[in-house]
Amino acid sequence: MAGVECGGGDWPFSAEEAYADSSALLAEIGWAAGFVDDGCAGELLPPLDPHPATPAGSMEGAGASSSSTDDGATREAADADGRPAAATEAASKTAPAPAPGKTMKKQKRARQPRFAFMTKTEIDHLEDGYRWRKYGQKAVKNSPFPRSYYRCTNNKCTVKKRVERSSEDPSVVITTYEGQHCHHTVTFPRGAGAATLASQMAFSAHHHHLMYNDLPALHSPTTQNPLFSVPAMSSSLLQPLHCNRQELQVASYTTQASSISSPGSVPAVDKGLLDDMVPPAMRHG
DNA sequence: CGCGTTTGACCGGCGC
DNA sequence: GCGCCGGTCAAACGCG
Repeated sequence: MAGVECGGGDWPFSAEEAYADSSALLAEIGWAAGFVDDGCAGELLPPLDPHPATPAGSMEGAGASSSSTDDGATREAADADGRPAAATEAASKTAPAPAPGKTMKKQKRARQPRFAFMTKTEIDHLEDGYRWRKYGQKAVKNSPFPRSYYRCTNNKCTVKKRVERSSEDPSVVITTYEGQHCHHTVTFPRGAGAATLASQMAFSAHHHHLMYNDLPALHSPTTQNPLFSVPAMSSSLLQPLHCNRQELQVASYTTQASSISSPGSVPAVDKGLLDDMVPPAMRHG
């Protein structure tokens, strides 16, 4: 039961309102998300093709989760059943039943809220203040880069994320969070630098969030390619977007591994990126 | 020894 | 009905 609650049970809209598939989700990212340079190159990157018609486009590859989104949610039914995924896995391990995971009973579950970030970074797996355990990696069609699947290591938390590189621009990492953390961030065991990056992301997200909420252009899919010509500001400029359908908040930001500053350069953020992106009303705890 | 990653197999949805 | 494909599982492995 805890899984349901902490997994997004408080999400203010139903699964029906969620994106039917993530190709639409990513398509939305495509038309909505632009890039801002990192202030170093002084180059404004073009937004991705809004139309998934691009055969080998990153949107296609990135959005290829499409039909399986439901599937994924379905497979997580066990989590929603009251056990977090990690617990489920642990349980299945302790119980040497023949093919424990293979006989999982199917159960529909409401889709978790998702947040996608497009990151121009050399780092594949961005630290966001939470600890993640990789549970899978898959080659994605039309993309030379594999997609990695991570799950929050907190056994009460069902949050997952997918990380993949854009096939169009290998320097762009698409990170998709699914679910909401029901706990605070852990300490950063993997280095303060990465943690600082996460802090910067969260900090920037928090600031730009409000700013972009008021941009009508962002809310109109008919708007011609709303490239967010925000002047280069910092190495961690973030562009969260509010899509009309709310289920998705998309942000793209630019950073560089080498630009990670020392701890303390950014106001302390004791919550992770996701927490920062989630409106307080949507938060659970 | 504990924890995280790798990797091949499996499952189920969806399109044709 | 079949094949494709994304998502997940879980054993094996690696690392600190």
